[in-house]
Amino acid sequence: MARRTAEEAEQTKQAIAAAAKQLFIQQGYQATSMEQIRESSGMSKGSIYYHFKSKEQLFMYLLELNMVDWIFKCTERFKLVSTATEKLYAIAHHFAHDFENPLMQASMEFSGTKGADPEVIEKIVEMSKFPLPLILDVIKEGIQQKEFAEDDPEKLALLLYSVLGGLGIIQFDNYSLEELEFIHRKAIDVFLNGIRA
Amino acid sequence: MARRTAEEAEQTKQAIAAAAKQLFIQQGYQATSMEQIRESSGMSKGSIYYHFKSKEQLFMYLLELNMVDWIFKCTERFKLVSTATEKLYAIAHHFAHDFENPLMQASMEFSGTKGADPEVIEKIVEMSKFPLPLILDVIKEGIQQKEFAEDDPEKLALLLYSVLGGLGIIQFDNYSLEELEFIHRKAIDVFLNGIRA
DNA sequence: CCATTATTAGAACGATCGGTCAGTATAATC
DNA sequence: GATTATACTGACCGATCGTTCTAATAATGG
Repeated sequence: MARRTAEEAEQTKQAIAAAAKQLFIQQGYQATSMEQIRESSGMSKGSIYYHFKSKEQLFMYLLELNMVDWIFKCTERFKLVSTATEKLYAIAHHFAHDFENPLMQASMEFSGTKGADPEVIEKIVEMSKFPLPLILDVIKEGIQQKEFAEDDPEKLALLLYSVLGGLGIIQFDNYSLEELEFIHRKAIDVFLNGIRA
Repeated sequence: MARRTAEEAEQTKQAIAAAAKQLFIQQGYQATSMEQIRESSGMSKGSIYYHFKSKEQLFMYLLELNMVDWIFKCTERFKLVSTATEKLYAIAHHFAHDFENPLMQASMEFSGTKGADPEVIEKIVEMSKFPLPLILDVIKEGIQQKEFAEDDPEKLALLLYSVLGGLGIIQFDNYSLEELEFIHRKAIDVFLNGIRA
């Protein structure tokens, strides 16, 4: 079997991408082999390399997809609320719920890969910070609206990003989703309390 | 050349450990090869495997050493201050300054390693949380001394641990040590402000 | 001073890695 | 219906992985 329709080919590509994504999230970048992706996706080695020119590029593809999806969902949520405070809770909720986000972990690990294209590394490092501008905007808005006390928005944004990122990275094997979400809300509670006007 | 004195042998072991530590921190666990450790330490493959029975065990050895050192330094600092608030600043300072701590990153990545001994994985996951009890104690003390508002100490400890861990993990390529320390202090400021009695 | 043992060196191992390639089959094009 | 471009297969590649093994040598105990 070969030469599917363009539509079917796209399905193949997405099957590979989906399998790869799951494995990268579960095991990290380096621990995931192309052989595993082949097995999990049910496609052949050749097919993978037909759609993606390298493991690096496959990973990049996933990161980009993940990023635009994340930002889209977040801005959608923003439309439902009005205050900066509510927006921060929305972001936290997003961090807690988004299973897809753990790609962040994999992308931090990626930097260490030997022989990796420096250009790709820099691009990935840059991309892993994508939620920062969003957070920054909300904090600026909060300060302007007098919801939050006057302070350096850049530093506060970095702080909140670290909290949420840290919460996502720390191993929570024995926590339920509810507890997890609770902790994320708690994080915002404390943070808000700390910067309130 | 072979058969050094016991003292010289220990030096060899420590040279290997030191080289490995640096590489694990810089590149992560999987990206660091035994060949690199051999080259960097200047010792031979045989020598490495004489002192450490596997890459896993070498990594474990470093983690344990790092942990006791961290705790020791921290409790030493605690003796110089009195309030829980001051202790939190001390912990933050420790997180910011301790270059050695980035082993945490490597230990989180380790979990994904294929074929890794599950027993070792669990042990490492457990070990990576070592600062938690310390933080928990301080927070309990702070609540008891009425420095902090009444709250669930477990959750607050997890929160602070995530903040500091997150700050340590996020890529700060373009930040100086001073800025880094500043941000860590700022984190405690906001956190303290958020939980103050 | 001899036998033993601790410590090193480095060649070699099988396994697995990411990646390539010649070949095939079919949809699309004309 | 012949031709061409596309989608895919699976065997295969050299490199590198963690690890093992044998041999050499120097310190140690008798």
